[in-house]
Amino acid sequence: MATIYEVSALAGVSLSSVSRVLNDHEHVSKKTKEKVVAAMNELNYRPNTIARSLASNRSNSVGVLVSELHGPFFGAMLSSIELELRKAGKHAVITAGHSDEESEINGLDFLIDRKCDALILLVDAISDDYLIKLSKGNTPFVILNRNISEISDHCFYLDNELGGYLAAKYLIEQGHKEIAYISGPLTKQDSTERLTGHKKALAEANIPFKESLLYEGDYLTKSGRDGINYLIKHKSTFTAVACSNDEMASGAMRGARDHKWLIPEQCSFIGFDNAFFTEYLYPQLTTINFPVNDMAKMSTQWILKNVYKQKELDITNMFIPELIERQSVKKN
Amino acid sequence: MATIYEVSALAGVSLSSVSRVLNDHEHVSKKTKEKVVAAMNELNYRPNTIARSLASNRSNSVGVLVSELHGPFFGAMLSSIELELRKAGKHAVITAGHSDEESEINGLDFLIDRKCDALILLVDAISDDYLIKLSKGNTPFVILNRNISEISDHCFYLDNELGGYLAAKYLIEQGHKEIAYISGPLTKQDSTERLTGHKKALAEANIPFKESLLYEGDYLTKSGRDGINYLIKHKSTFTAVACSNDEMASGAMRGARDHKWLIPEQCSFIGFDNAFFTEYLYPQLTTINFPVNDMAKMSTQWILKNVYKQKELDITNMFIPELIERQSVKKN
DNA sequence: CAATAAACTGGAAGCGCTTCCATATTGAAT
DNA sequence: ATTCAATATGGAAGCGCTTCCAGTTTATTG
Repeated sequence: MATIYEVSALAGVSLSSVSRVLNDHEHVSKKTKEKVVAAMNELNYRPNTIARSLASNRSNSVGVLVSELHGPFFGAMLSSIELELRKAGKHAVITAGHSDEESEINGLDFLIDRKCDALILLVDAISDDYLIKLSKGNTPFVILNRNISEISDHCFYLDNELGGYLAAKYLIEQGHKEIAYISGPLTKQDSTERLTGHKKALAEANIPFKESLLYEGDYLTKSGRDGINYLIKHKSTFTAVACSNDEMASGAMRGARDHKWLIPEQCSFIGFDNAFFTEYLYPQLTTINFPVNDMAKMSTQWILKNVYKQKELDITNMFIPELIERQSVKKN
Repeated sequence: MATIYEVSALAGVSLSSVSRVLNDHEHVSKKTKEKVVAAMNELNYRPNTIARSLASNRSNSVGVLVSELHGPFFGAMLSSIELELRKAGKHAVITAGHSDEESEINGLDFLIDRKCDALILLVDAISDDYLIKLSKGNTPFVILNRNISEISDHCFYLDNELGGYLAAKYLIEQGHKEIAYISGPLTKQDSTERLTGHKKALAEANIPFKESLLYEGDYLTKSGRDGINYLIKHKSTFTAVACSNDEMASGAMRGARDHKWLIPEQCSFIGFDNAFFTEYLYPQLTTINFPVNDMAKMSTQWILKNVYKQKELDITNMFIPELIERQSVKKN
């Protein structure tokens, strides 16, 4: 592997000059630039990124830390982020935190130690305090799908309460009064906010919220099915079930079908997120849209603007959910 | 940020000694080790990984390059790989290639330049020749879901032909004779192999393969739906459709349902991969299992064994698909 | 054409660590 | 005690680059 030194020798210039053309500095004459470029090509020179990072404390890469690497939500988010960064000539370094505080901090340290220029965090186990402290460090970052008021200008999040509200309101408008709710882990901010919105819509319609119609799931498909089984086993009556994400909704439908229920004739279902697969379920799932793409784009643009000084644009931190009406809800 | 230098000063030993305890070298007395550790704690010392990489040409991380970051197949693979590496105390650096040769090579260079100790490649646009040449370089790597005979001991792949064969055979056993096939891109190895297996099963049963029953999709859900529409529009008759992956099968079912077909009464469907969601489709999708987890594990173990000398174990390169019988296929 | 500013170039230090080599210390064996 | 190997430690070079500073060249102006 050729080094900058060999390039400088071949081109007949100094190390500094080679470095300057490498970094597109001003104040390099056209002539030396040409000589250097020619030498680089001849030697098939490739800069050593590690050495550059050590000397400059930069890396031209942004670290992305997610709870999980699989699942439609994380997949879509990762894809969008990576694409947006790639367009801007930056590299994404992705790693996973597994919703476990130690692992998440470990992943965070890894990315910081690798001198990522900035971080995008989609994690839920690390505490607010830790992140607030982190914001005083040297590595700039944004937080996705979470709002920490002390550093809310670094946060990009959905109006989850509105989402939960819209879903419940829609069911109510369709004539449902007995509405079961399968939530995500109630330790997570998004879960509780969605549930709050749900309750708010019920209250507005003077429908009491019944604890017996609530099942706390874990956002995974299986827990939707478990939820339905739980509700049925406890002899709850309901004509619709609202789920805190699409995967649980799909699991819930599967569970209902195991009991020979007709969907949506005997029971309506509504999801949350508008994951790509919802359109391919049967019946097609009515759900709440989570503008994953927009959020991914906005967060990378924040970084391009604030860290790389590339763009000048307006930043929106909160995103608005919307109802996507399909076929899993019936008038009651 | 404290450096090794400050640690050595505080501990009253040399730089080399600090480095030795940092790297768990032999020949360090218990006493100096204790002094150094104490100093590190007191200074809250964190090694600079970049500097270590530069000096040692190692990074304690393995690069993972995938075609896409989303979708159940890639998601599951990434998750398993990351988990396996994490268990072994190694870090995964993930990046995407988007099935585009330039992007893939770009990602590859990125990972190599970052001095990853090894690479895991799940890509399809980079040519065999390029990878063969790469195998003569300094960065060891494995290739997933692809078999290049010149370097087949670096390759981990499914017996795709057997998979295609098993699916078709099962349909035939259930009495189907007119079987449509929705394939992946026929430029991709796995697609053509699966199709070959399909044809083989037909031939064994003396059923002629009809070009008119073949639709070339792209592995995405939508193309399954497009495939069904295409087949219907061209007035093909068939009682079953085999798909080259589960997403297209799900799209195909959706398409069939748009035409008011009953599934599986009027038409049977079989998928490929056994993605997690197939169990939650309605009807539950009969499919071919792709042991994603096993493959991910095996490939990381190859690295642990050959690069990090951690494990000593037998390596299997080819994995065997299996039929998963569920409810989307009916006796004909 | 001199004076001055602007553009360009080279030298050298330094980023934080690893690793080789040489020297010093220890302990076991004679 | 003496010798020799094994073990432990320090010094210093070097990984490949960036960046500051000082010095040199070129262009600009009156």
